[in-house]
Amino acid sequence: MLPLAKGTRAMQTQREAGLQLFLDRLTRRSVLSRREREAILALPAQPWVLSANSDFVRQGDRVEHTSLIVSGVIARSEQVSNGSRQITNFYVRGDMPDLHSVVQPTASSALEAVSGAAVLRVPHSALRAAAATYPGIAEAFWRDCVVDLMVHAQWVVNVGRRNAQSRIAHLLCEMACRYGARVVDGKVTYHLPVSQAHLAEATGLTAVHVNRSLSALRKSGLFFQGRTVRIEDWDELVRLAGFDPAYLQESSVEPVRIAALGQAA
Amino acid sequence: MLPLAKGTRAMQTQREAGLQLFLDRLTRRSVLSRREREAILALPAQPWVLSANSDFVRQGDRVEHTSLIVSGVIARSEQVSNGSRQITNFYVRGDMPDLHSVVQPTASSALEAVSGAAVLRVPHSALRAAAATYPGIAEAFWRDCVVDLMVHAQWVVNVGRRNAQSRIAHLLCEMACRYGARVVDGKVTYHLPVSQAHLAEATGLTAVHVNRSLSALRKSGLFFQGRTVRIEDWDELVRLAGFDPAYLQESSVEPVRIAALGQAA
DNA sequence: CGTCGAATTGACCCCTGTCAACCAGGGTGG
DNA sequence: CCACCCTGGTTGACAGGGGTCAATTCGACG
Repeated sequence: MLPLAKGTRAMQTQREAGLQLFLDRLTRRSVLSRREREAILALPAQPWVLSANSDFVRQGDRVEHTSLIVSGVIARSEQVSNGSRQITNFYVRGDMPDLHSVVQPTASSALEAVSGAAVLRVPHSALRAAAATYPGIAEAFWRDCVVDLMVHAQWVVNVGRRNAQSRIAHLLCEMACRYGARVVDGKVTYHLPVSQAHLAEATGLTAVHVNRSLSALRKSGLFFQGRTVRIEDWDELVRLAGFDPAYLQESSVEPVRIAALGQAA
Repeated sequence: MLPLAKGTRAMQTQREAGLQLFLDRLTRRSVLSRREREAILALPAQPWVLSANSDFVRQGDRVEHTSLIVSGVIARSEQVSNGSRQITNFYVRGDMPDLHSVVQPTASSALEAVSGAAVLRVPHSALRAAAATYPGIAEAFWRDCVVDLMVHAQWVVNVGRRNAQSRIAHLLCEMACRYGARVVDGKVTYHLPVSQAHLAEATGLTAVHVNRSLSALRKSGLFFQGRTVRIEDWDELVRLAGFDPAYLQESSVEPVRIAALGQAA
């Protein structure tokens, strides 16, 4: 967990690429004016490298920065009194796992880099200034948190009502969509740098049972080996998982915009 | 599910009381100026009565109103392909279960009145106008959705990692807090108009097992009979549930406000 | 080649689900 | 006033999905 050297050219391009990922994510669901888009890309952002399995936000911390993921996977997790942990959501490149802290700075869950990860730290002050100046940005942030909410709701359903195989299948379908993986000829492949133990923490199962379920799923054409997910028959897996991507809100049915467009400050 | 007659005095007082509940909820976590508070109380709101077990928002609906709960309990629920259902959250008086729809109108989960309920329907247009005029209101709405998110995260933990008794205990602790029930001499009592079957759908258990777990919990001083929750030993139940109310964000550690105060439009 | 984390496998059993019957209360209609 | 039903709560018997514990293998890396 260390900041990169400042002012290098590599750092500049990483910052630009990261902010562009974030902007892409926002504009996938929200309408932003040109000046608002520029304001997002102009956010200050400090590159930061997180080592695997490091908690970088702890439950109860009062944070002053958000973290924009450039690469790697970050998990929101919570400790339970009996010693076990539950992962509440995974976040991938372009996501800002703690965007909500802008408005509610006391972290109610921990954030952990499950793989090594590269993030950009963006100070709350800058995000707040952007939100205060451009109502459209505040709205986009709000909407982003709402999508996060809907994903969490689906996770409740997943751990609450599905059996082990379907849970894992559902999770891997969701991550495929969130990575923007493409279905080619009914097959999908993507990289998910997560251990089986993490999969277990995310699905409310034990690592042992995840292992067994994965080998059972292999018969249905789902492979998870070497941190790579390979799906031989996407439609079949979707059926098995009971997966309906609607909650990800990525199908753009004429996006809503509250804030007036045009004469932003 | 029917609107009340218009223009009666009873309707007026119900509207005022309901909006006041909503305002109370918002100001519990957000700072609002006098004009913003007035704007909330001036929202148009149509009283509506929901009969028990009626879905009034269906998955995939594109909604144009939000529902502010005046009395009763409303559940956010989702259907699973194998036929069972999972309740993702309960909402009580003062809550607006679908506030997020202001910014994301396609419902990704259904809303159901689990008891008979009285709500106020507030049109999106009015909420959007208020949010656009007063950035502080938009921010309060955003923050409200964030709290909803944190509650959902806790529910993932609950169904994912706790055993049956702890799950039920945790749920009943949470609802006690959200109802604002008071702990008197270590004891708490409140009314929760929910059947054991609903409890089961909310905890990822079956109705039969909820029944058995409830009778086991009786030995620990937790009683749920006739839709009334009676807790003989709050601290003991909190311990058993592993309950930490921090995620409800009700302890006001100097609330954050982004929008400038004072010269609102 | 040794080490450490992750994946894998086996044996065992307990928590929870399933199925089914039965009971209690309240509303409804005769 | 009682028969009827319907919903919700209660109980029993049984089974199965997933947890637990522990040992073994695999693979990356120094």
